[in-house]
Amino acid sequence: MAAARVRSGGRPTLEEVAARAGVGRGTASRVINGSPRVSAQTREAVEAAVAELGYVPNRAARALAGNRTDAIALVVPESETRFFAEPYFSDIVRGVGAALADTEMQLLLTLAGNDRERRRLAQYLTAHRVDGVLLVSVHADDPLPDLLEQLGMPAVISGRRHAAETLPSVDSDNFEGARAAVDHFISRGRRSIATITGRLDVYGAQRRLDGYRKALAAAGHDPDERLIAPADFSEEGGARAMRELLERRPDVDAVFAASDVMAAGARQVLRESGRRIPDDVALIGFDDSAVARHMDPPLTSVRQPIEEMGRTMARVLLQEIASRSSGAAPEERPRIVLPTELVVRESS
Amino acid sequence: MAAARVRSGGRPTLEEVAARAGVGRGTASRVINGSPRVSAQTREAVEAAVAELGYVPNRAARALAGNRTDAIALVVPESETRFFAEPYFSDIVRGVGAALADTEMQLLLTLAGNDRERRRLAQYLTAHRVDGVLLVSVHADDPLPDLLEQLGMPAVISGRRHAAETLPSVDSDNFEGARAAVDHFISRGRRSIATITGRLDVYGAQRRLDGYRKALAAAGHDPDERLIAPADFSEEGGARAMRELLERRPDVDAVFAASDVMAAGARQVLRESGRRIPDDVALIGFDDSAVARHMDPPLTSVRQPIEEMGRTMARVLLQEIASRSSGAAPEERPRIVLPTELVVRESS
DNA sequence: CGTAGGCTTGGGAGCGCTCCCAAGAGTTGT
DNA sequence: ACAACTCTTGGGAGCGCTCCCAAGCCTACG
Repeated sequence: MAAARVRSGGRPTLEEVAARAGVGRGTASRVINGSPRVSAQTREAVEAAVAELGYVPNRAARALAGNRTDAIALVVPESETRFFAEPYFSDIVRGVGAALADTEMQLLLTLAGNDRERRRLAQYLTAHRVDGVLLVSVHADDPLPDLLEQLGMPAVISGRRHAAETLPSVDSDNFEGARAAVDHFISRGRRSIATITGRLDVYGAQRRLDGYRKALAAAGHDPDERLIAPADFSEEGGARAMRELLERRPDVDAVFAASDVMAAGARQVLRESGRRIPDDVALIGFDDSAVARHMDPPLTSVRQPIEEMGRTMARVLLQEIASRSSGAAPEERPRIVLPTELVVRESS
Repeated sequence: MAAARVRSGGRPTLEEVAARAGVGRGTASRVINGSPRVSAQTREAVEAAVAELGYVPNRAARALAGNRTDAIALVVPESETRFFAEPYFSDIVRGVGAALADTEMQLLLTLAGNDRERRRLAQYLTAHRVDGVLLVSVHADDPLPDLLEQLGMPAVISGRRHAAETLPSVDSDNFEGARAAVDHFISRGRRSIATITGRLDVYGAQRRLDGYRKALAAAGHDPDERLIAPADFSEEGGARAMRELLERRPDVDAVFAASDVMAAGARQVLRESGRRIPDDVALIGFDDSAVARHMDPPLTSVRQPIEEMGRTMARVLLQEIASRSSGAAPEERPRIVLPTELVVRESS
């Protein structure tokens, strides 16, 4: 009843664990943090005490004393969460969550609307001290990544802003995905293969276009810019692009859309023009989202391993944080590219 | 250069702000926390110092000293994040984020898979001290809500577990939504109106069924249990249920499915049976998800105000936390029901 | 047998903030 | 003119933990 008096209601503290185990506070701390400089016997005693007391370290105290937070932020551009409704958002979260599951790291969710808010966010992130940041859907002119880099805050970006991305990044192989789609068309004897692109200031969209071009060139098709219609990832944009395409090249017999949603728009226009899918025109999308599976006919689409991207991003960020705090050499920035996969359905 | 010496690289502390403003630490704290017991003049001085120094309070220190965290957790059953891929998940997050935007509250995202994990989570949540918890998609036998209640942790639940939900809850009007769907069928002259239900251990699914029954009864239709096919919210389940329905009542001319995904399954079966939608059989879903918009024909569906549910949940939780900490009377547990809306498209 | 060096260990010194007590300043009342 | 209050204000005492220094023990080597 003397030393380790249990305070009514409160959760046990390190001090109480130490007392119970008959060791000093420092030693108890060492055991809990897995330091090797503790004798096996002492370690056992402390672990027993932890178990008996149901001790769980107080995060705030840790953060304050240790000058870290054991938390990372996932920054989502609020303006696009709706766009993310398609599996993207939740799959990324799943992946990140899985990678963090047996870590002490917490995941903070931060929605930031416009650039102004994102700038404010940078201050916020450093002030409230997150250990690292996960960025998704970053546009080429977003100020946040550079801000974070200046602040020396570990960060990982999904996709990348441009070919010379300086931040560690995890991307899917947009180039190969597009190429696979076009190769598929070619192998099935399609001759006039068009593409509807996404916003080309998004690097991934550019890469999909590159893949399209490369595949056609490799097959000896003559490039024809009339077969390339720019759009903006929206359904309406996809429809508009499709109309242009039909006008310019009525003989088009295959369309690779850089997103499923745009493919949905294109499909609508093809229908209205009396063309059958895939008999008259074959169609392939990108993302392999719910839209693809439920389209009529079901849409062939390029699948991205989104959940795995989330998992990988988290892993890379943890490494980045660890190496940064251990003062290790600032090893080369990882730039990971995950494979995409063509999911063939009935539209092609 | 004397008193308020800026420590290289470090962010300013309260102490520094106080020094700069020529006041004591306590006074500076009062200003920052909006206490009224400060003279206008002093307040101004401190505010100026805060602005000049770009001071942002250290969260960890606050949490430690104040015994609170300024963070709430959103608990998502990991097993269902995929189910949430349809707008649900991201819309809830949007809503919650919006409600928290001009608060100091942070949003923590927690994925918990099975019951064991959820139990561990309860300990975790109290230990790491979150100020409150948002629960989504809770099943009738989930142990977490009761655990949280015992622990005295403020919590708000989306939907509810049963009619006598004890936790504050925010739900959409499943009953009226279903009724509106069926009324719509009736007003268009449909005679044999069937329903495909969700898992009936989910309260919302039960309520949709109740609404269906009530609408038919009100219109004087004789109840026929053969028109009710139970399923599980899955596409495959929806298809199976539709097959049963066709077998038992080949004359069915309208189907209300308790989710868009099940409606998609039903549509497939109807097609295969040679029935046209909506000519032979009208179809209505629930959720108004992307699936509904992209189905062929576009699916009439009952829309839930999911983003608003998120916003409301957050607001209710903040109130709950505030009233709890101010020791106010444990006012009645709010039980909010938000209206649903029938979005009519071409399938009905 | 003495001493240097390696392991463990205990516990002081903060981390930055909130709480709260007590002191100073200013008012009012008698 | 003095007591009794009220309003502000300063700053000590922690919150629970990590860091790190110094002390205690042992082993090994010259």
